[in-house]
Amino acid sequence: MVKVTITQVAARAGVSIASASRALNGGTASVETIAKVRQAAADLGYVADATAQSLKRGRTFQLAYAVADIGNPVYVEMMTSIQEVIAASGYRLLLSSTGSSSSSVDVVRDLSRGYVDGLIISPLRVTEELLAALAAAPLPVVVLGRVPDDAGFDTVRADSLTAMRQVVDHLVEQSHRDLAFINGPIDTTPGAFRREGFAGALAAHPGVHAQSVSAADFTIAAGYDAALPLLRAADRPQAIIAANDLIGIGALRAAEDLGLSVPEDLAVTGIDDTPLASVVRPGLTSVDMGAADRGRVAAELLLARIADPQRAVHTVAIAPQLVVRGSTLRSATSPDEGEIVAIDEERVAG
Amino acid sequence: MVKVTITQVAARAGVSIASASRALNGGTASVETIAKVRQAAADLGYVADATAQSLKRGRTFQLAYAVADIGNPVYVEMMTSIQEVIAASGYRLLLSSTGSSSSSVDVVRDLSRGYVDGLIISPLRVTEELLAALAAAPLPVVVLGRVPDDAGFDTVRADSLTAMRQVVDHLVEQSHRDLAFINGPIDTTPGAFRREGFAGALAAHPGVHAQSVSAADFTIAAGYDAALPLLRAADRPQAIIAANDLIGIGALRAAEDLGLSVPEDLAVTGIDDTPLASVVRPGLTSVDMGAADRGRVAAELLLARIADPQRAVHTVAIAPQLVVRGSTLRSATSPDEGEIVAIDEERVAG
DNA sequence: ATGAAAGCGCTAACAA
DNA sequence: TTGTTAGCGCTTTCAT
Repeated sequence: MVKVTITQVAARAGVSIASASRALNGGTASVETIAKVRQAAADLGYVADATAQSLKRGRTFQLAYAVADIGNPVYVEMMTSIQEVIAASGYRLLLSSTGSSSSSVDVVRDLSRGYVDGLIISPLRVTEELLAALAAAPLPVVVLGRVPDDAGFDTVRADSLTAMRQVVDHLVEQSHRDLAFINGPIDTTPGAFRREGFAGALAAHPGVHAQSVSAADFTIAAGYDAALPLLRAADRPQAIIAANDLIGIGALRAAEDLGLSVPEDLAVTGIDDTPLASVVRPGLTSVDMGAADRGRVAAELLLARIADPQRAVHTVAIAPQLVVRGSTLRSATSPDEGEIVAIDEERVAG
Repeated sequence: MVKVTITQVAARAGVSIASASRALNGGTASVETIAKVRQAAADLGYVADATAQSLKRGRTFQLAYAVADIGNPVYVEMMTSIQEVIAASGYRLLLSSTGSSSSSVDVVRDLSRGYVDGLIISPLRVTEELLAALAAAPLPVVVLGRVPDDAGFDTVRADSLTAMRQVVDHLVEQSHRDLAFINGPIDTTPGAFRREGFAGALAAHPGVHAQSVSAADFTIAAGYDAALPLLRAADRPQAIIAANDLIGIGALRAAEDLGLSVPEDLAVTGIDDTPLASVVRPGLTSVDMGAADRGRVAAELLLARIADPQRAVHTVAIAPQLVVRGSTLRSATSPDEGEIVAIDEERVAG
């Protein structure tokens, strides 16, 4: 199939290319012209070249989603809902994996080449350098995660502090008084906030003893490696609080290998409520951080900002929802999916 | 940050825009000019506009991956390796989710608008209509999955026939003589070939009794629903062969709810060897269909075809590898990751 | 309502 | 080696 341009359509319809363009795009044109052009376009199988349109209109109708580890189910879930929202508005989704190879700063710089109209980014680490690159980027940016309040970006974030409080409260309610927190790397945004959340939650329960370690990564393998020494120690904790589901599953495996029963000998919790949490046995008590909603809201914020670059900066927090399963409760109950409570703070754009 | 064009760079360097372009792209230019232009570009923070380059060069350096259900871990795995391969060659990845909303035919038609240089598609159903649309598309296409031999596309496929033979042989070896196959929808490509594979595998074992049912979908829930009546029946099978891991996990859950022990009362197998298979307990015996390799090879084929549109059509089959786990074996062993055997058939392009 | 022509930002002939 | 110019395919003034 050979490339057919608007010039050929115009020629076949016997009109100028300007008229052809107007006829196809709903400009001023007589019904007669419209009919002729439509017919010619159909005959030739014409479809307008997206690149030429982009150059002329100054918009690509492409948006990028930048994420470090697309292997993590949480990010897949976000990506899926982002895709749904933007496709409905005629946008295409470009995946910018900021894998180990290139730094996210490079990715942001590359985005300045104008092939996308906006960016949604889930940074694992929010560095000054990244913030500077984002601020310098000549396109709308929505950050999925925590940034300083004065950064000036539309932001959607989970609420790690509340999430940690929910799991700690739940475990204390189950009479656990000796907790261990397996965090991910603390130089990451989730790591930092989950650590802060754990400390805060603990403060509300003076009688509770707790220790904290960091897994090398937010993965099953790293969770396993971190859990093993904890569970072998003489002062084995009664409950393990993992910074995410993958680490939590690693802890479940470690307990299994040591012959410990969950939840009888040990309670375990995760965070994210990924599909994995409901698939393992016992089911992993976790906190639904609203990944799908976060993705959806991020996409909506980006589209709104593109439509109106001057609008006020929005920060949306998605409320977490504890989901109790067998890993913390002998008679596991699965509460209904809780409704999402969104706190929408508006501030005037800097 | 305001948009800076090559014209401004040229002006600042005191040369023509042609010289600026040449200096930046490695054309003929004096060292002096190159230095001046580089400096000017750096001062201004110039980055070449990708859209204008695309229009001029006739290449976008974007490739699309079209897939129906990105929620399935198999497709995520493929996407990840595709992304890795093409990013190394300077290409960007566009995700074309052919969700329930739009038919894959519409997606292919949209791709003709010229915003990508090529397409990798994982069609769930290979219809005449789809093949016609793909053939008509004015861009290189690689199909992940089975297509008629004369379709003329570069193709990477798994080998469902061998995979089914591997699980059936394995179960028969374990002395199971009464099997049940839970397929996915048989009007899908995987469904059709796994059915064929099961029939073929069965033919090699005359004494074995078997029944087949179809789940409504390749999901855990559908697998559960399909397994329940099978396991409740008087002639309950000794082993369930699921068409993929998700269905297999649904079967595990059904067995659990009916108080059946796996593998003592019932053996279960999956296909795809997704991360889920090694996370459930007992571990799900499955077949590694080489998703990552299929994605990688597909990307390589596409890049090769873009580089040389006249090259011979390639069909690559990735050899499956049985991975035995606890769901079929009392003393589960985890064999090493098997090497990939690729059968590369070459035919002259039609 | 229509056509001629400019121009989005860039690269590549072609001349000089 | 460098500058001038055409043109990728399209949309959009500006005349008519």
